[in-house]
Order: sequence, then structure tokens, then C-alpha cells
Amino acid sequence: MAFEIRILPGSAAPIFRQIVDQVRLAATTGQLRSGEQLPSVRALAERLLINPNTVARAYSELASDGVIESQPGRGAFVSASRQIYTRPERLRRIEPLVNALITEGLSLGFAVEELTDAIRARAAQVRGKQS
Amino acid sequence: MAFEIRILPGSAAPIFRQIVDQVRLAATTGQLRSGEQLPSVRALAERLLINPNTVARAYSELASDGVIESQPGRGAFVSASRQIYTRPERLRRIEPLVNALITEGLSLGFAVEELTDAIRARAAQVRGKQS
Amino acid sequence: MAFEIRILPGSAAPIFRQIVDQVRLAATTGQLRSGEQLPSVRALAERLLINPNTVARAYSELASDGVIESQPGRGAFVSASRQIYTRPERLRRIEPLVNALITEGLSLGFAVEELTDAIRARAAQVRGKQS
Amino acid sequence: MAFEIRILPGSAAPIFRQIVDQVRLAATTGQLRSGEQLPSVRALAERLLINPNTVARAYSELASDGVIESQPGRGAFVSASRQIYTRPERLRRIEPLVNALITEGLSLGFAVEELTDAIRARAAQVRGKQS
DNA sequence: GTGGTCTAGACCACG
DNA sequence: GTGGTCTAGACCACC
Repeated sequence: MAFEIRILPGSAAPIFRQIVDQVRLAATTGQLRSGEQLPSVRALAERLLINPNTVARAYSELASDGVIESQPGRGAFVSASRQIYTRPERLRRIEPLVNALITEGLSLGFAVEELTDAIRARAAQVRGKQS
Repeated sequence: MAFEIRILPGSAAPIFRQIVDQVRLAATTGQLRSGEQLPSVRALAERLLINPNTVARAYSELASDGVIESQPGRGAFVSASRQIYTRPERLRRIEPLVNALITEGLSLGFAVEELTDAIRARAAQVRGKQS
Repeated sequence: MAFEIRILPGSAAPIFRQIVDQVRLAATTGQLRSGEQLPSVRALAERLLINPNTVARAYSELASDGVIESQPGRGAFVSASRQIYTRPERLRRIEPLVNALITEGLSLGFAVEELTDAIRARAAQVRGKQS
Repeated sequence: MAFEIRILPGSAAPIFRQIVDQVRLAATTGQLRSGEQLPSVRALAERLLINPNTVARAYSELASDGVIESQPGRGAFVSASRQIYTRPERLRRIEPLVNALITEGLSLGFAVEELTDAIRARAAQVRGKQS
């Protein structure tokens, strides 16, 4: 598997959130294929040197979001990809992040073009990892 | 004053952060002019039905960010706008918001162009409030 | 750790400011190394016999100044040192202290050379603590 | 009189402190001569557009410091200049300002030479006003 | 255990 | 009246 979950120790984001985000993104971009098996809670916790509860919480959130399916005793598997949110719901979910970027960005003195450029650059980076 | 601070009770953002963000954005877009006086700590607390300490904390953060100047015994006033952070620091501060938008946006199934369009649209809205 | 925060009860400086200044200076001189963990909010409050909120406020200011990074649930750690303010902003921040020293110093009858000597002597002392 | 007290409205220093400092400095540098009469409390308050209580407080502090002598009904006069503090006392009084400048200056990334240069430059400015 | 936020209420300096 | 500081005590999210 080319896909490796990584925890950034200096990050402000909580560890369980980092795991959730990485798996969700990988599943969306195709880095993780539908049906693929994730490492077990215990194995991942050991590899990342973190508390198993933290991994369990991440998997639980992923399962309730429909990204993975946990089959007790067998493991966790990537779900068949599907749009789970309607377009209005997706807009509702992205809006606060757009607002935060605008507020912080303009206050820091960035031009709108600099922000959109940064988005494109970062997106290219992320997509580049796609296998 | 056309400018009114509003607290959204259901918001994930803490109250003091909502105040800071609204004042910063208003100062950036020119809705609040340099030299203009803000409502007093106690007055704003009363209007928003929150504790004066919460407002004081917001004002204190705005002062250390150079957005306002607090003059004990006199009041709080909007500063002349200036760039206080170095470019690397500004990039460092905007980066997590760019990452969050990309991660969440792509996971939700948005195309990169949809995200940059949303940024531009929201920025135009915000700038439109400028008096 | 050779580094010990101390509160001077008779000092004009507020408690949270004394903490901020001591940590900032220690981080600058290398007495506190990048990555090093600070005492927890509660532990330091207990040791200094002050309210945890006061320590929390000091840590929060240090974090927004880029001196430390607070990781909820993990602790507070010294950041890699970096220049976060533009040169005009740095001058703006040092100016009132220069003015205060000049005004008070000359009024007390010190010659300018005596003041610069005192600066150099004190700086040497401070740097000497470097490990 | 070449000497004019000026209040900087944007300054963080309290108004009474600004008055005290300017008078003390002027008396030390000879801009105000021994025996010279100061404006009356009411007159100064009117000219500076501030509360008479504030001027009265400044004069009272100056009088208790021996810089001026208030003669009820006649006005306030600059005292004969004299060293009122012993050298150890003068050092004791200047020390916290030296420490503050070092702490803030080094934390901001200034070199010691930059600080002493700033002191010299500012002192030259102040002395230049001398009549 | 960790840090973060909020409330309530007190006291101070300044104008 | 203004803002600034501190205490006490509560609740939350995260590990």
C-alpha cells in the first residue's frame, strides 16, 4: 500500500482528526480503493505510537460518515465510494472554512488571488500523491 | 455605525474568537475606520449578553495583533492598518486554513475550481460591505 | 532543568507578564531549548501559588507570540525560534521602552554613556546564563 | 517659553505620567530653569483639553519628588535642581527599565548594539530640544 | 492527565 | 465612566 498515515506531532489538529482527514482524503482521491482493508486499530496505534483509543475514535467517526465499514472481528474496509451529502449540505459544510480563510487571509494582507493560488498549489500537491 | 457585532450561539468558534474575527474583518475592509472608537467592554458585554471578561479577552487579542489600541480609562480605538507579520509568518498562519479547506473540500467531492470560485465569491461579498 | 520561573510579589509587573517575560528571555538566550516541554498550567500554578487561569493566560500570550506551541491534551512546548514581526513593527514595539529608559535615565542624572554601559552589562549577564 | 507640554493621544502612557515625565526631563536638561513658573493647573488643563484633576495629580507627584514647589495661591515653580537620590537609589530605579529593554529587545531579535544605538539616537533627539 | 473557554465577582488605576 | 488583573470554580475536548 502506497498510502501511509502520518501524524505531525507539532500540529494543532488533534490526532484523531488527522487520521480521519487523511483516510477520507485518500478514499476520495482513489489512493485508497473501495474494499481495501485498513490496518487494525491496535496495529495502527502501535505504529504511530499513540493510544489505541485515539485510533478507535477515528475509525468510529469514519464509519459513521460512511467512509469505511468496520466488521467486528474481521477489520475495517473502505466503503464503496458514494456521494453521501446533497449539494446544499456540501456547501453548508464547506462554508465556514471558506469564511475562515477569507477572514484570516484578508486580515493578514493577502490578496484574493494569492489565496486562490495557494489553494491550487496545495491541491496539486495533494493530488500528486495519488497513486 | 452600520457595523454590528453578532454572536452565533450554535457556532463551533468560541465567543471571543467570533468577536476578534468580526472586528478584524471590519477593520480590514474599511467598515471600521482607523481611529474609530469601539463599544466599551462593559457595553458590548451587556448587548451580547456575555461576560465582560470575554469581551476584554477579545479586545486584548485585537490589541496585541495591532488591530486596535486600548487606552485604559479612555476606551478602545481602531489602529491605523499596518502589516505586522513577516511574510514567512503570514504564510505560516494561513497554511493550516488552506490545508483544511483542501482536505475537507476534496473529501466532499468539490473540484479545485469550485473552491477557488467560492473564495472569490465570498471575498467579493465581504469587500462589498465596504462603505 | 536549570530554568525556574519566579514571581516577585512586590513587582509592578502583573504576574502573567512576569511569566511571559521570563519564558521569552529563556527561550531567546537558549536556556530553554526548542522542543522542550514547559511545566503544565496546573503544575506551574500550584508551584507559584497562583490561579491556573493566570498561567493559562501567560501561555496563551506566549503561543500567539510564537514562543511556545500549546497542544491541547499534550502540553506546551518551546517553538523553534523565528522572527515573526516585520522590522517596522519591531521598532514600534521597542520604541516606548527606549523612550522610557531615556526619560527616566536622564531625569535621574545619568549620562547617556552610563545607560548604554548598563545595557551592555545587563545583556552580558543575561547571555551568560546560556547553557 | 520654548517649553511646551504635549499629550500624545495615542500613547499607552497615562496622561498624568506624560506630564510628569516631560516636566522632569525639561527640569533636568535645563529647558526649564530653576525658579521658573509653571502654568496653573486650570490653564494647563484647558490648553491640553484634559481634566484638571489629571494636571493636579501630575503637579502633586512632581512636588513630592522635589522637582517643583507648589505655593498655594501663587502657583507652581521649578525647584533649585539638586540630586535627590543617592547613586544606589538611582541605580535601583533605572534597573527595571534596563531589564525591560533587554528582555523585549533580545526577544524581538535586536542585537545589543542596535539597542545602544537606539538609546544614543533617542538621547540626541531629546537633548537637541534643549534651549 | 493535558490545554481552552466561560462565568461571576472582586479590586485597581485612570479620567 | 474606562480598561486591566486576578481569583474561584465550572465544563469541554483530547490523550
